[in-house]
Amino acid sequence: MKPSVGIRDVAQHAGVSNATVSNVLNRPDVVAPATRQRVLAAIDELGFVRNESARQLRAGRSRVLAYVVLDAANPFFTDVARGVEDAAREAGLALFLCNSASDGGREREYLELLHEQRVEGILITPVDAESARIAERGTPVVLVDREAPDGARCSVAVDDVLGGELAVTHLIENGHTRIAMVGGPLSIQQVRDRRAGAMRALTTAGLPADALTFLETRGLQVAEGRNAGERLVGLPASRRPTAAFCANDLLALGLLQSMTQQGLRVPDDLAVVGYDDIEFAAAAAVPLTSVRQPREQLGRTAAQLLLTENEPDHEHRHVKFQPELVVRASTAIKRRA
Amino acid sequence: MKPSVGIRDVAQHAGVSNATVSNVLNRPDVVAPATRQRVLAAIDELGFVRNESARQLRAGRSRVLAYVVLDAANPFFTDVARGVEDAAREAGLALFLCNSASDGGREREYLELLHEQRVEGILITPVDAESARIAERGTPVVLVDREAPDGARCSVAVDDVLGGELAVTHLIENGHTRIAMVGGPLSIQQVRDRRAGAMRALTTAGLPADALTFLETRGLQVAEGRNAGERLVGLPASRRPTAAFCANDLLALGLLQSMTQQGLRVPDDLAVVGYDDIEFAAAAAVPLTSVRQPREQLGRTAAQLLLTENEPDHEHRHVKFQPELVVRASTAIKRRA
DNA sequence: CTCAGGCGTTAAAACGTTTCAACATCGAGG
DNA sequence: CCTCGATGTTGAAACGTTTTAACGCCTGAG
Repeated sequence: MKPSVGIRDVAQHAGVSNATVSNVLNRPDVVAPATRQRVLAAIDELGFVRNESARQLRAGRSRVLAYVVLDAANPFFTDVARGVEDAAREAGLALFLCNSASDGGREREYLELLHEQRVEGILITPVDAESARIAERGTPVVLVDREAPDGARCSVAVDDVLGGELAVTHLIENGHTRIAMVGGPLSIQQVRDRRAGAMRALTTAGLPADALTFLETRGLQVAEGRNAGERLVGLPASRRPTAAFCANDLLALGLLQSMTQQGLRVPDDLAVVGYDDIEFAAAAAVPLTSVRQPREQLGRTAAQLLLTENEPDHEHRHVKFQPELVVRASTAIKRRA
Repeated sequence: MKPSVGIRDVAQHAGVSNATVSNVLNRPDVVAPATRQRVLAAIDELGFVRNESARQLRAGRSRVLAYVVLDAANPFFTDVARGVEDAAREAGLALFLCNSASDGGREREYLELLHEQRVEGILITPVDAESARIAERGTPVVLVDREAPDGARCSVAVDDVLGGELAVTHLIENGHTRIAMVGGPLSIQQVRDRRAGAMRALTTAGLPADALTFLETRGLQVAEGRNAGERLVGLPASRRPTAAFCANDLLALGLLQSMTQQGLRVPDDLAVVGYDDIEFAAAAAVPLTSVRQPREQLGRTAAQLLLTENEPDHEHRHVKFQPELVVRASTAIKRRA
């Protein structure tokens, strides 16, 4: 079952030394064509598979990047991951995806494992600010979609404050003065930033701070959005917001679903803005107005930054992209004030 | 930067031998409490991180499972992955996700890499029948959502023929006699099976085989669905199908979007059935009738099967689940014959 | 006082690669 | 005929861990 054929078995079978086999594997040009053929034949015959652990132990490096993602079920992150993978492949590296599922413990376990595996580098969208402060352990780390709290490492992010501002400004321009923001938990930096942006929009428009009701959720999944929808509908009509800004599209989709189920119309009874502009946003029950982020580019840039980490004169960089509002039916103006 | 502190450095720093350090790491109970404390302190002080490559080289095993997924952007697979991960964690293993993105070359590369890494086991939803026949290389492999062509390895699947039959039977019962099936490429076993099921439904209902028009797509993504929608609308109204069965929900969502854009109504002008019942199906523009598969359970079972692989008296098993039709608005009967 | 046995620790041998310096072999140039 | 350089191949050391068998020490029983 596991005779575990090694490089020396191949060598013996081909009548050469193990060094030669290694050469065939790593510098094919340096070995005579005849010998090379013989060795390749032996490899094939014995079904030899190079042992990466040994190779890596010797070499100290590992041809693999890893991306520890916050929620693999969120299409936003899979799009970012695609960008990462493209860049990694161009550099001849493979990508392992790890799903922390917003669980700090899980995240820590994966980080530990990846450090032990001596992967070339780690990209991470951390669960919370605490985990963003991961100790330097020799493996380069780049933060994705999150700013490094202390500037101690590279990061690639999108201006979430601006994003929140864009969304809420749009709602205000559409005449809304009672707005809900749905999102949470507040331990997530992005949620805080997007809320800050929302507040800034209020201020700029001269609205009081209590024009924004914050509905905190326990997570950023569809189910939480449905949940929030029920809470929203439960409010007395006089105090109920006429628009909702959701911290991401999954929440917005859940909210939408919940509205429909409860017989409320979007955008007439409640206008909705999402965040991320995932592919499903445009295909939703009511096509969703959303704040678009450059997903693939986010990932791609992060990977490129990571690859510069072990250049001798490396300085940590912080790239920040601009979000963009995409208006669709979920905020169309149909109301007659 | 990379002093690469090893177990012997720790040993020296703590005034013990490296064997003792290893014991502290692997069998803490066997070493005297006082020594243990001293060693742990040294580990902390030096920032020692165990080198998994060396460990693995020695041990021959690797505490990691991998799942090579067909399309990480498809929520169906991320749900399956969640099931896999849960089962893996219960067994004390971590999970690495690899995205083949329906690309045979990429898939081969990942498989090669994973073999070289000597992962404990590989789960894979293969790109096509060809790649399902991956040679045995010492690492156990289990097929997910696909049947082993030659029974040479374990597999966990769902009865796709039955699924196709359920979907099309439902459409026929709703009075449709010109039905399109959207999906492809036909190199994908599931697409073939689901079409076979559709044909069976026709036969059972006594309809001619040409009641089903097969619209082949180049892939199973949303964009391909939109594309198919345009082709569908391009047909002369007299020959245009009144219902469409899509090989997965992404296609169905794209189709839906395309219909709406072109001013056709669902289900009135075209009834639509999807496949997989992903979370977004229920939140779609028109909530989608779909064929539900036990996603998490699929993954969980596959992982459990994988873990039995190296039991001495192991026999390959083939688990097959039953799909289930979930009826929603996209196939509601509103037409007056 | 001796000895058996338990306990904690250790030296040394693996694991399968890569790499480096050294070594043959051979043809060409002196 | 000898030397030289080029070309191809090799033996052995190293990478950082785990593990096995042996070791020294101490205690308590005889």
